[in-house]
Order: sequence, then structure tokens, then C-alpha cells
Amino acid sequence: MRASQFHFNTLKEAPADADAVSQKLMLRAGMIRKVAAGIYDYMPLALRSIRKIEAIIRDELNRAGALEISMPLVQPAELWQETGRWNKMGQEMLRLRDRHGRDFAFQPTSEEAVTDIARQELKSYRQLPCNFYQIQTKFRDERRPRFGLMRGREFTMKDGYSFDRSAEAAGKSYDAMYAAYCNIFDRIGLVYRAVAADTGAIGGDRSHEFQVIADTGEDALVYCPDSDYAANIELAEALPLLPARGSAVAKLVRTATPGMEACNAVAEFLGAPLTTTVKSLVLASDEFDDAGHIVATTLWLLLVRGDHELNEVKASKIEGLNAGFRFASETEIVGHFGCKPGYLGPIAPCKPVRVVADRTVASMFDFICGANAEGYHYTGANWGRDLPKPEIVADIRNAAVGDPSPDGKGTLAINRGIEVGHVFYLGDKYSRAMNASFLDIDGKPRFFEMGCYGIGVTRILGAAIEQNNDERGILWPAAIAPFEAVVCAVGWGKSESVRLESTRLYEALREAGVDVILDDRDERPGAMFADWELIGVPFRLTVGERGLKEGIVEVQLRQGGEQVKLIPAEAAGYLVGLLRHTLR
RNA sequence: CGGGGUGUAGCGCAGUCCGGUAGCGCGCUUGCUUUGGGAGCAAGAUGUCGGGGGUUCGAAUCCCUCCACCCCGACCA
Repeated sequence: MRASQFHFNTLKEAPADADAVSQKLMLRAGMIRKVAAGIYDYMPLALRSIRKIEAIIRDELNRAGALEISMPLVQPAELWQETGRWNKMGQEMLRLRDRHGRDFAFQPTSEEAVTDIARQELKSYRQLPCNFYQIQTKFRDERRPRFGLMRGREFTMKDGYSFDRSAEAAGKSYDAMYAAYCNIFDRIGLVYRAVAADTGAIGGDRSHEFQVIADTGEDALVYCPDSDYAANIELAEALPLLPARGSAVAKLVRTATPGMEACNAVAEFLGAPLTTTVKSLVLASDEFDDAGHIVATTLWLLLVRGDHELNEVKASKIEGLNAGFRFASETEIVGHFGCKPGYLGPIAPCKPVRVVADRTVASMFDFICGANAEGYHYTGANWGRDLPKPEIVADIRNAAVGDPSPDGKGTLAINRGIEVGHVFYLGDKYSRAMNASFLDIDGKPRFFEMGCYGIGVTRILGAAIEQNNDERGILWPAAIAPFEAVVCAVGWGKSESVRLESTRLYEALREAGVDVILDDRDERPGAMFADWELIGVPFRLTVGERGLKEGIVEVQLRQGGEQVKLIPAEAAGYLVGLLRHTLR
């Protein structure tokens, strides 16, 4: 490819509405163009990277025995009604109506469509296991699309689905996909971590997210540097931090804390460590009648230590909260506690509430909590003496840096991450709902045991850049760079020797299988270098009259900026060697 | 969905308070010079001032309304 015949436009300034670094750099590099909120054009540079990612995914999945298919973007409502997701998906699913007034969905995912294929195509256990995947455009009508390609509305996703005879066999399919995903992300060349994730209603422990490590990631990953423990923060178990409840020393004292509503304010005001305070959060669970009207509401008081955060996913697993909960309104809180938020506590509320204490809170003693009176907190509070022992004790907080690891092998650390892949065991959730069964060896029908496996193809572009960029631009891993190398011809227009030597090197690299572009635009060197550094091509070969007179050309690495001067005859071979070393 | 903000040339912005017929930088076109880190000079082209309605002799500017986009929150996973 010659740059003079390849379309790209670089910008010195990014559009003002771009938020994420990756979005700004891709817009500036001319890789993407914004068409609407969360909807982008992929220009030639971006599509080259996307195709490389797809090729790696295809190669590894095919190697693992999965079969590529393609399911429709526009899917009939009836399929979605079978599993009840036509109603459950809410506004995130884009709905369309055809000229006959029939309802359709633009696919946000394809469990229904693939299960429909399986129930018609897979009749016998002899046809199992079977694993179908597609690389396809998805649309999810996010309320707030942001961060460019990382949370777009229209995006490209690889979604795969496995069908097995039994849960045990499904476990093997799951493990095979897990291994394939590791191969895929290894080859793409990103720093990532596979973390255990919540399985929701399905249960079991077969759910892992593949997270690209980046400080700008939306997800928090909890891991133990001394063992292989890794889980996302929703799942990561938070152990009690005190071995057992210590004995009371202090007396219960009602203390004036005027205007001190947050735990850290109270702690500072009283000169006590934040770890001696207890934070009170009020949740409400509603009961509905058949018409969907609220007939009863229960208020819950959830207690976590002052320096801890409530984990809503964990809270939603508590009996009584598992049917859904919301944060209580201020009116409800005042009605039950007789005071406004900021001074709430478990000791003698006006009306009874159900109390859930985090495991750490349950082992605290001489603690500080709200007195259910504006401007007052209790100090020296103790379970069993000043108030009844908590009705429910559970893990309801986020794990924190420095907590003991649940596997007992060290202390926890936290990274930020961007979820680029997810493998999930589905069981018979969809096959049962859609009556998708096969005949097993005993002649009896059995529902498929399913797994689903996703990779955010376009999100990988954003994640790769979030993880790898500097003040000059993008630093692509070679495996997914739009071009592996660029030959910059300095003085193309006026120097015959530059034209000849740069073309010769370009041809030599091409013949060696390098994905190379020849910059023959006759730009000034500064402009050329700035463009390719912004675009992030990993290797640059500079051919100029000045160097040729000394008998050299230069190889420059985008990462680290290391420069090597070589005689022209050796340059191509040197670069090929570098690339082989880089690509695993 | 609630709160806040912004819409002026391909991109970044000024002009809006105080109404008088549209400007700067980058980019683009042409010419000359220049040529190893985003060149200089000269001459150009490009605007429904987000849309609609109103006030006014006159609206980017004032009023009403709709829309789009961004931020924070909530929601979702």
C-alpha cells in the first residue's frame, strides 16, 4: 500500500465532545468518524485493525472446533417473546416494525436465534457437542453511550454458543473456550486478566470476564498477587477484617455531632479512626399485586464499616432483597427513623427495620453510629449490650485493597479493567424456555446444556489504545496495528535515489510478508513522522538523501523510540526479525 | 429519566451580555520559495450562525418552542 493512494486524514485537535483518550486519538488519527451518539464510521485504518482482530478470533475459535455462522441483525419479536426477553430487555433493545406492522428487534445478542437453530438442527446426542459463533453487528440502545468505541450503541461482537448433552460436557466446552480466549488475547498482545464473575440466577462458578488492564477502565478487578485468585469486584468475597468480636470497653454515649453527616466527617470531628464508624444505608423492597401496584414495602438497614462501600450485587442475594430493591426515599427514612439521613443507626429506630450487618461490622465493638436524632451519634456502641445482635450477617461490601485474600494466600490488590470478553455457562435457561431438546442415548429428550461466549471486537480497539498510548499518539501491539511498518521516504519528490531505495525496501518487506505502507506523499519529514506516530505504526523505516549519502537508513521503534542505523541491504531483514520476535 | 452545559466553515474557537448583515487559528485550493520533527510568503474557496416560530426597519445576538450533543447522577449488565 502506498500512502498517496490510501485515504486517511489526521487532525491536530480532537473534536470537543470526545471524552476518552482512545476516542480522541482514533478521531485524530482519522480512524473513526462520529455519526451519532455511540455510532461511528470505521475508516480504512480502523477497519484494517478490526479485520486483524477478527482473523485472530476466527483462527483460534476454528482451531477450538467452533463453527462460524451468521444470524440476522433483525429478528422477529416472537423469538424474544418465547424467553420473555421481549419485555425484560426494556429500552436497551432497539425495536423495529415492518410494513405489515410486525415487531422486530435489532439484535443486541443472539441466544434466542441460536437456540432456535439448535432445536431445529440438532436432533441427536450424536451431533453434540456443537459450538456456533458469529462476528456480527450488535445494537444496544444505551442510555448514555460514552467513551467512544468502548461503550458505543452499535458495535461489533463475536458471540458464540455451545450446546452439550450434559452439564459435565458443557463444562468441557466452557474450558475449551476459556483456553481459546486466553490464546486470542495473548496473540492480540494486550495485558489482560481473566477474573471470576457473578453468575446471577444461573449459579455455579462458570463465569469469567476477560479484562484488559487500564487505569481508565470502568470495572474494578480484585486479585491476589501471591496466588491465582482473581474476581471482579461484584463477586470478590470480602472477609471479616476482625477475627472475633472484641469485648466492650467504652460506655454508650450520645454525642453531639452537629452538621456531621458523613462517616469521615464524624470520625474527624470526634478524633476517632474511620474504621471505628459504621455507615447506615436504607434500602426498600416492595411487594406488588397482580396489577403491579405496590401493596407493601419493607425497609432494610444495611450496615458497613465507615471506610467500606456497599456492594449492591451482594445485597441483592439476601433473602427478601433478592426480588429487587431500591434505595429508600428521604420521606420513608424520616418516617422510620425519625430523622434525616446522616444520623441513622441501628439503635432504637422509631419503627422496626430489618437490619443486615456486614461481616466486619458484626465483629466490631465500641463503634460509632448514628443516634437517629439530627446532630447526634452514639460512641461506644456494642452488639448484645446496647442493641440486639444483628438479625442478618452477610458479605455485603466491596472487597478493598489490603483485605486478606479469600484463598488465604496473601492480601488483595485492585486494578481497573475494560471487559473485552466473557465466557458464561447458561445451563438450560434458554433451551428450556424455548423447548430446545435432543434425543439422548437412552431415547429420551433432554434440554441442551448451553454456554455463551462473547468478545467485544470493536471494544478491543478502544481498550488497546486506553492501555497503550503516549503524548504522541497510539502505540498499537503489532498484531492489530493497521500497518506493521511504514517506510517514510524523505524527499520523495526531488530525490531519485530516495524513490528507488524506499521502493526497493518496501517491496522487500512486502515480499517477506510484512504489512507495510510506503509513505510517498512527499510530505515534510516532521509531518510524516507526526502522522505515523499518531496512528501508532510500531516500526518505521526512514529513507532520506542525507542517510543514503552516509550509506544508511534508519529503523525507529514507536514504543520507546529506539533508533537503529543500518545499511540498506540489511534493513528489511532486521525489521522482519524484530516483527517475528514481537508477534507471538 | 433528573440536574447542568454547549450548538457559529472539515476541526478548535471568538462574536451573543449591549441587535446593524460573519471572524480568528488549523485544515483545504493555487502559485513561488522551502525540504530530517507538524515550513514561509502571497492569493483564494468553504457558513441555512442546530431547526421552526415570534419581536423588530433590521436577529448569530432578544422571546417561545423543538432537536442534537456533552458532563454529573440514576438506570442497565
